[in-house]
Amino acid sequence: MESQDLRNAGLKVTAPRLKMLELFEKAQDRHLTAEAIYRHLLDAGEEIGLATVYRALTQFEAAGLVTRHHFEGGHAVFELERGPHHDHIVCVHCGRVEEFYDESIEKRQRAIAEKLGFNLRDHTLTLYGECNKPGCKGEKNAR
Amino acid sequence: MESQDLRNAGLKVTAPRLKMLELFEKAQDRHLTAEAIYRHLLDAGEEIGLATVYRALTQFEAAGLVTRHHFEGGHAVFELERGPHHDHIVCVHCGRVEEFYDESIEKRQRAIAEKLGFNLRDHTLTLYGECNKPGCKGEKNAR
DNA sequence: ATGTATGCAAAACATTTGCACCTGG
DNA sequence: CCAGGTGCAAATGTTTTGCATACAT
Repeated sequence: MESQDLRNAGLKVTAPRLKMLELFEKAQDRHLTAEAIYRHLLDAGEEIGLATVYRALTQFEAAGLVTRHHFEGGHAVFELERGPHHDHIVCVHCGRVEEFYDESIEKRQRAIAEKLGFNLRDHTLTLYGECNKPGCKGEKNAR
Repeated sequence: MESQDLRNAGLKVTAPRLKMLELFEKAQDRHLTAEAIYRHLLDAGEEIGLATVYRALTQFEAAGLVTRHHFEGGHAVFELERGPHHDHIVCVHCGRVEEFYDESIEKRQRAIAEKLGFNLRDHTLTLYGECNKPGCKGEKNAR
């Protein structure tokens, strides 16, 4: 139950927060912008403010419920923190996001950080490429 | 000579552009924000506008002279495109940036993209950690 | 009740753009 | 000379904040 996630994070269980978590659960695309969340909820007839979305996302992130990504494009993208760590590959044409995990890369990262005298805390690895999905080829999201 | 870089890029050789390139060359920190470049040049007595800095950076990037990074923090960071590709490790306390290159990681990335049906175009890998430099330990750049 | 959350509007940033004036080739 | 470049100010887009009201516990 999402209410429990919120309580565990020391946050009050409110309608906007629950709606946001539900949206993350059922959305086809696991990677959402604040604006997208706001619109989806408005369209679904919910009464919510954009500021609330941002505030909740920041709190969710602090609580580890959600991860904030800075892909290209000037806006942050949020993703529900379900399951184990993974990195991303983003289609430069249609914006589609796939996830992957590669233990050998993770291992090398740890070795590199150690060699350079850093105590590794986190990392971001994002690949950018052209996906081969039908209907993609640079139609949507034309930069 | 930097003038030649500009001419090769089809850009006119102007004072602001030369000053910016010079700054990149001599700056101790190879990774600069637009704002930082603007301030440095102003402090050095140059007459320059922030808009010009942004315009030039965008052109430099298009010409491959410079790379734009999106580290954490809401602002872009620019780096002179000298030498071969590399990735970054950033100190979460003092913001210090180190560069590294790891062929086995590069190799794995290519394999992953191929497996997922993407034509790899680019990637970003940034590690975040605590560096062991004297005088760091979270004094400056406290978030 | 009471400390948190919320919505709205205004503010704060980073970045871009319109425009009249300059300038390199 | 004149297309391209520049500075300034205003516009943009995203995210944050102030404040009075509403709600969870």
